[in-house]
Amino acid sequence: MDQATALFGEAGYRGTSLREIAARCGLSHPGLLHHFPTKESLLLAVLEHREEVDREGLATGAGLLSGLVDLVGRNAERRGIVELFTVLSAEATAPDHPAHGWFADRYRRIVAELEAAYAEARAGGDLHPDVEPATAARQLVALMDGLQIQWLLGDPEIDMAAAVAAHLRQQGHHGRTGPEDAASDQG
Amino acid sequence: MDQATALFGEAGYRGTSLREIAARCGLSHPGLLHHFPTKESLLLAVLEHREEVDREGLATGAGLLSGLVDLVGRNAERRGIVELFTVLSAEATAPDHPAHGWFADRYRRIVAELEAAYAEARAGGDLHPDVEPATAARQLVALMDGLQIQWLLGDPEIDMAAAVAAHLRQQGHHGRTGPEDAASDQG
DNA sequence: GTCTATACATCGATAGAC
DNA sequence: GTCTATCGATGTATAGAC
Repeated sequence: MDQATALFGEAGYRGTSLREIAARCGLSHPGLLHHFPTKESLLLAVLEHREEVDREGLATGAGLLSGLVDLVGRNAERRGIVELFTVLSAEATAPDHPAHGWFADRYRRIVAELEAAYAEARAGGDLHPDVEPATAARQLVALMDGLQIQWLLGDPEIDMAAAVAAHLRQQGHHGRTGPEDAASDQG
Repeated sequence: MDQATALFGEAGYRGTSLREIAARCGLSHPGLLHHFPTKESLLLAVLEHREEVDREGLATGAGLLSGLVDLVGRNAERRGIVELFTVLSAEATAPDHPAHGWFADRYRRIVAELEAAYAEARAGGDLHPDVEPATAARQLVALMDGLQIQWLLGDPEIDMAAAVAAHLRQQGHHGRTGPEDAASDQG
């Protein structure tokens, strides 16, 4: 699955062959198909596994916003993972793609979680009052996705985490739980 | 080239065959290869053509920022074009992709133009002073790209233009040339 | 300028031996 | 559980007739 992750990220699902994945694992492609009956099942297994790993240790609620900055920072040292999700989410845009439903569900869930996080932050006074949680959630997801394209495409030195942090700061989010206990959190 | 545009957008470069493009044009695939000697040449011709069409009529300087909101709004009615650039820019992330250099150059140029536009807006007082033009340029490009993924993937009803406009507003950009003549522009 | 025919590689998946 | 061998489909590209 590690090899499949790397290859799906480099060449996409359609551009990767079972033979090449199998070769990197030191077996033949029927050998690979013994463990994953179809290419599609391998793809979904890879996606599920990566999603599970990425989500563990990620904060919920208002802390999710700051937690994402850390996640973006970690991703900047794992090009393969960024490639996987960037290339496949675009490829899965086609309605008949094997992972279309999976990505559609994933985005719905992430946007909903972020909307809740923004709403919680705003209620705690840690957000400009005129920032709409629903809009901000979509904007934040979009910003992260788009930065990954630029990062992968030409300029690995751009600081994705800093750009996301700057965006949150501009929305009036400072990572505190609220103005009333800012002193203790900053200390 | 219209058919190639649609198919490259739906299935990507690797997922599209010359036979299918040719079939939609009512000719055989050698007939198509008579006009474009290789598949790669067809891809680059499609990209150049679309880029040329998209850029005509687009403002320069500080007006570019507001002009992009209109462009995003127009794109919301041309799914094929959005698919083309979203799918191919992610696919071209791979360093050995035929369009990798083309997209890398395109992003460099767009980010540079936007940085100049932001700098001009800030100099005219139409931007929060603490918005860095270089960072803001990358953020704006990323936001537009990311919104397209969400729009394509599951929710064609999200208003990309409104989200971009909200982002610019939050940066303190109001589409005027400067505070001194706001009254005349708003009238 | 467009066709038929074809060369040659590679794809996902299956059959069956071990 | 892994292999060799193979199927049928499809890929880009070329040759040569018209």
